[in-house]
Amino acid sequence: MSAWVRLLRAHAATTRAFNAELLNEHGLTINDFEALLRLSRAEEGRMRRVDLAENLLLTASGVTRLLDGLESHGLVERAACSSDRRVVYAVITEAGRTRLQAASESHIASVTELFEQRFGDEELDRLAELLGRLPGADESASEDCSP
Amino acid sequence: MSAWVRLLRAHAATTRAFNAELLNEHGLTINDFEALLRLSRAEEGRMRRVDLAENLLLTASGVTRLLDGLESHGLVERAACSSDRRVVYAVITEAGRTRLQAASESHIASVTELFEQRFGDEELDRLAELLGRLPGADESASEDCSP
DNA sequence: GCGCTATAGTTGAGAGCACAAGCAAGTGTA
DNA sequence: TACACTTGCTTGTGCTCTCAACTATAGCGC
Repeated sequence: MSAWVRLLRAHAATTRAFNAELLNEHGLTINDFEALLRLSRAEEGRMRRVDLAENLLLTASGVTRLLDGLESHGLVERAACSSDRRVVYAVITEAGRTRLQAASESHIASVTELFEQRFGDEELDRLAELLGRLPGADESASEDCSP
Repeated sequence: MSAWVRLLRAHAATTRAFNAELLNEHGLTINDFEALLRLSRAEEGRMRRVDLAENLLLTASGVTRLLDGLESHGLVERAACSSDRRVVYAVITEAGRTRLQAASESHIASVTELFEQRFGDEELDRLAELLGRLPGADESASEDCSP
């Protein structure tokens, strides 16, 4: 119980700090950043919106609005899927990769600093293992449009 | 880095689940619940809004809106501070305590279940200790209106 | 007393999110 | 072919939160 309260508080406070940093310095929310990050790592820099939603723990509508914003700034664009006309890919653009690169440098530095300041390697592993048991913590791969 | 991603994902997913449960079964958001909980534990069931904000990791305006809602449902009421007329206490009402009691039973049961299913006593202590090192994780006491 | 700054709280505007409803396209069954 | 069901996505609505601007009170130095 107490652990959960700690997690909640720590997460809220830390996320807010990261979010503010990303927003002020690069004009990205933490979900914008995560979306660009996942797209950049996906095959051909593109993902189905459903998969992106699942990755970001957002609903489908949340992703629609998120991508609306990224699209209007030219960081992401749409692409059709040849085998399933319901699917609209989100594809990261060159501008998106550039912005991500810039944001990554400061963001990853902050995250790493936060953790490395407070935990040793072994503790970090332990923490990751423990938190990994919580529901929703598992990593999931992105799918192609034709399963 | 991976630990943080896990934490973020796990926290988001779990909080959402708890939130939905509280909202559907008792008409309270997780912050409503936490606010009532803190008020119920505070001396005379009352706190300054500033202190409540700090406890809940909200801004002052967030607390104003949160309490507006609780107040309109009669779960909380206002009280003046005799020694500082700027201060408006939030005081938990009898109805508030009753609602909190009902919500606590199911919420605490869910939280406890979540953790006890996944972690042993020792692991829980370890987790609490590790998470306690993160900024924002420290518990803070509530203040009276005349410091 | 007077000004100055700090603190408690509220309000308006706007962002980000979920939920529910809806449309379009795919799949299964007959 | 006709029908029902599922899936991917978008849109309307409402909630919660922040930030910035504001009022009112308190406390300090003079």
